Amino acid sequence: MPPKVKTSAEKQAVRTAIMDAARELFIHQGVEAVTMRAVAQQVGYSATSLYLYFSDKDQLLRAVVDADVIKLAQSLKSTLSISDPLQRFLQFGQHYVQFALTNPNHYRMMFMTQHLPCDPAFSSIEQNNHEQDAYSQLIDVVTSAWHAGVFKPTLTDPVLIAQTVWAAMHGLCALQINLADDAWINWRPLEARMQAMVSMCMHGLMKETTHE
Amino acid sequence: MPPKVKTSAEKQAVRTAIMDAARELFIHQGVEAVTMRAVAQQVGYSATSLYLYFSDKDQLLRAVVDADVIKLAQSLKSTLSISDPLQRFLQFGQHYVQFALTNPNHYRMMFMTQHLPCDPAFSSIEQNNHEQDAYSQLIDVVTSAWHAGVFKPTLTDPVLIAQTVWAAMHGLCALQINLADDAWINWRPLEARMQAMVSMCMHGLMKETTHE
DNA sequence: ATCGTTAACTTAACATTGTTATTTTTAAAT
DNA sequence: ATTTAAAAATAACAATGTTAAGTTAACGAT
Repeated sequence: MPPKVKTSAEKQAVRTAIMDAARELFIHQGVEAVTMRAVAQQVGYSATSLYLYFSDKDQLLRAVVDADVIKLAQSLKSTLSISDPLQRFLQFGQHYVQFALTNPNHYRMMFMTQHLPCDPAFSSIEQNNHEQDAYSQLIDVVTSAWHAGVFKPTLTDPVLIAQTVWAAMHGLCALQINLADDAWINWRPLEARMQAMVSMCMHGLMKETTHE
Repeated sequence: MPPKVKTSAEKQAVRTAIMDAARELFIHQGVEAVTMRAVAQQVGYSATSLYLYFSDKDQLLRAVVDADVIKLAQSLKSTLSISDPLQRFLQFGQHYVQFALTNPNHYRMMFMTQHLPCDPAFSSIEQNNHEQDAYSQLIDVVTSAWHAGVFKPTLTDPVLIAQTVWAAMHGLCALQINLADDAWINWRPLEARMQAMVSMCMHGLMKETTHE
């Protein structure tokens, strides 16, 4: 029974309701295991109605991921107010890893599964908006630390530094998320690996005087 | 028309034929996009016949991945004969990254997709066999470099060092494979990122005297 | 008030997938 | 020659993403 004519606000509400249901299921069961029918049931619609709001499952996933990237940015935002550039950088990294490891399925969705590349022209995320764009936060955090002179003088490109640190931290998180339960590997405790990675990055990137 | 009674060698041949066909398709189309029917057609069987050789698609994938891990180990083996422990370590790492980036779909299958954890008890790979087990190669390469005294004296656990370096290199490869085409990120050239990562690892882990 | 019109939704239906049940073929054993 | 069972194919099922075809009811125009 369709109680007709929805304001665009109401339509938006349905959209986000669908996204919330989808995210909930994605997170607990993994993207592939979740069916459109299951999402629909969760949100109280028939399966085909989802297609009135999202053109297909990929687009639904893309929308959820975009929203989560914004959430990540929101979560990281708290560290941006730290005044000391070095401390800000360190806390930013720690928050990132913490987010990844406490929300492994979020993280997997965002950075570890192939999906349509994120096109800034059509994304719901505003690029370079610090409220939404975690990557631009990273670039800024590293750049300001760089201006503060914490990095080795041979390192002249803050963006390259940022991408390197990101890769290192991503590797830590990704292996943990995907292979932590693999009996093949005699994993050292996660805490030890995190500490070792941070230590390697600091010694590898910063001036001697900066650490310890 | 079944030309009956196969020796176990013949059965093994069919098994590997199926695996080869599956790998070929997995690599070019991604694991999810490949159907059992497509694999079967490629190998000249009916779809259901695959189930005489593999209990399901997951097991087929697992078998392909195991075989590829062995191939990775074979590929890395060439570096093990380098006599200088430091050079061996560096070449080993470079080969690993090169393998990952020239075989992105192999790599994705092996380390970037969730699948049944690899149980050493039932794996076709012989753990600690240097011909087959790339992880044990890594541990040995790092351990011998450690014994040669190339690492900072504060680093006392070669396994932890190995897992940290692996994570760093994995992060580099994984981001490249999954997000290289993402217009959101203004990626620095791959070469620059590789060089920056290696440099960070070296400065972060090795004695000052060791590099340059 | 009534009558289309159409937005919002549902039910049917389809093609494709992984997988199982059933049946066919045929080489060997008796 | 007849039986047996391995090796394969065909038929068939349930589940999935998705499209096509209805169905319902709120609104605008008369």
